Amino acid sequence: MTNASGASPAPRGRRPAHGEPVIDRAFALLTAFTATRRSMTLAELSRASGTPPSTALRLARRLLQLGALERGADGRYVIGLRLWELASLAPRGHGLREVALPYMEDLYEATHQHVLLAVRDGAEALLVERLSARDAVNVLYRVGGRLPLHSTGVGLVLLAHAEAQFQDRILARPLVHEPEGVPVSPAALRRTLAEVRRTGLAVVERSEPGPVVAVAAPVHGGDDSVVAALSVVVPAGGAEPRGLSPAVRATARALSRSLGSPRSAAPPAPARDPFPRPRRMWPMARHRGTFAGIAR
Amino acid sequence: MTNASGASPAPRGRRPAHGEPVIDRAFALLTAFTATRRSMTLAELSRASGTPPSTALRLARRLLQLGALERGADGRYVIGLRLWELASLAPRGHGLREVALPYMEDLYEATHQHVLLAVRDGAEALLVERLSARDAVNVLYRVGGRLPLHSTGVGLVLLAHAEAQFQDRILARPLVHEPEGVPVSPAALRRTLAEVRRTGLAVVERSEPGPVVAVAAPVHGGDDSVVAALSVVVPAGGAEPRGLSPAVRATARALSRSLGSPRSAAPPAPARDPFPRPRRMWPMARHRGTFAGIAR
DNA sequence: ACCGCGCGTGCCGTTCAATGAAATTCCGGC
DNA sequence: GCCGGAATTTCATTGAACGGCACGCGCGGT
Repeated sequence: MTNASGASPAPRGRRPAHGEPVIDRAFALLTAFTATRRSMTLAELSRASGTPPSTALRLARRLLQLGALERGADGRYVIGLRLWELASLAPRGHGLREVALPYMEDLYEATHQHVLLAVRDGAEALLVERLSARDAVNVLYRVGGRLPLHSTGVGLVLLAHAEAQFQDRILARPLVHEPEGVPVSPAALRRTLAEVRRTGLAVVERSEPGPVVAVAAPVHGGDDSVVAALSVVVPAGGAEPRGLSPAVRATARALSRSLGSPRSAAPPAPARDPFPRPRRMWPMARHRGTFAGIAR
Repeated sequence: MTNASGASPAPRGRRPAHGEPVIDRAFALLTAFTATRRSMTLAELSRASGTPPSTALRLARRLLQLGALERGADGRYVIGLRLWELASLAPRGHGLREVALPYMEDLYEATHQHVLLAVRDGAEALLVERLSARDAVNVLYRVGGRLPLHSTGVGLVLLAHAEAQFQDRILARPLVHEPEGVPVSPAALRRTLAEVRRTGLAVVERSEPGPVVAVAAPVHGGDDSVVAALSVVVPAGGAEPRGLSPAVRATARALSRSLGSPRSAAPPAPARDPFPRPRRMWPMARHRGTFAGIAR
């Protein structure tokens, strides 16, 4: 025994592989990156992901090799191009955007302000695409970022058409209008959601960083469920208050048709379906579907 | 011994964990998806990734839990939205696009055909963004897809400004013009690359799916290296042959400036740098940098 | 000059998470 | 009712993953 102090000699590799599976660890490294933290040193990465430096290095190296991470010119780690390439195959992300972009551009021509496209993921909306004029009013949200369901146009549309059970879970929370901080009454929100369903539109005004009005409409997918929300955002008080409604509604419907929605049975344009063909119906058994959990 | 036949009793778990690390396996599952194969059943996933069904299931489940994979309405596996969200933080992917989009739109206004933005990854170019008129001529490439370096406008620009060693490796290969199948002589390509460097532009005509002309220019980054290529694609024989050159060049330069390029020392616009600030120079020791290998 | 700190990295003994063949269940078609 | 393929569970085995420790380096303070 070389160790002088009689206590435990502290053997080399102590606590090996005791907990989380490797993939979770690797993912923890990746998710340590955020919009405000797009590059990190190894030490930052280690701390932010709760991984010991030694392990973080090993994982980071492997991710580097796979192209999931890259190193900037300054040596800091960043999300890799290869991961972006891969992710561009996500049907609900880039896939949806691909189909929607021409329609969004049509809408953009009309308003020359903002056009948004969002899908629901967990208890939030995820901004899939945004077209914005350079001189447009401020928007709070970036593509790839998350929006609250209860205080945005697209969010309300997505929430209004979600399963009742999910809505209840959201309504059970204490909700606050996002930028302003005004509390939302569940009853009022319920009424709003009913109105959104009835009219097929959500109209939201916000004042905080600047007075704007958003008009949003649901986008239906192949099985007629609501898969996304389309919205324009214009400065409040402009000449066109909600004269935009027909345009937004029409564009959302056109996009829905192009996604294979059985609604609006018109026999029109070619409308080749852009998504992989369904083959047989899925049991939906004990596997939690994409939309099932609230957990982010 | 309950086993009647005297031979080896074929114990349960035979060949355990003998080879590839887990992360590589998981990544193999993800990279099994392609543009023409955006959704797969478990069996397909297993076959395409070379992973035994049992293992594929275990990994797929974990990836599902993490949101890297999702299941479509038909139960087939697809790339998940969460992965897309993560990947939207890739500086060379979506990050670059974010900065470039307004400039691309300016260029789009002028031509109303196609505007492309690509970066180099390994021995190919990766299309980061594409703006296209609905009635524009055919383009072969989709956003998130790869283009050959030696027979596209953006590719030539990226190749021309790559390290000499890398160029040599590319030139050593037998090269063929992409859609047409015409072989490229290394000498001619070298001459072309020199011309691209001299003029700061690449002009490429192709006839195959339709006669078009591409005019591409380099985009410089913070350290003045070429980080991307910007290009317009218009039908050949149109009124504007290469009258587009000044516009493309000017737009590329404006974008470069906005990326912090020290070139064109104008003291102009605010030009807040959109990328994380470098802190100290990086040794570049034995770690292969992002651009080092040709391997994809 | 000296010291201390933190970061990136290599080392290595320990051990549990990962593994995949086989068995089982589930479905759809015939 | 029976067959074939897919999805899923089981389980004995073991090497891939783990993380504490130590080293070297660059930087800032004194």
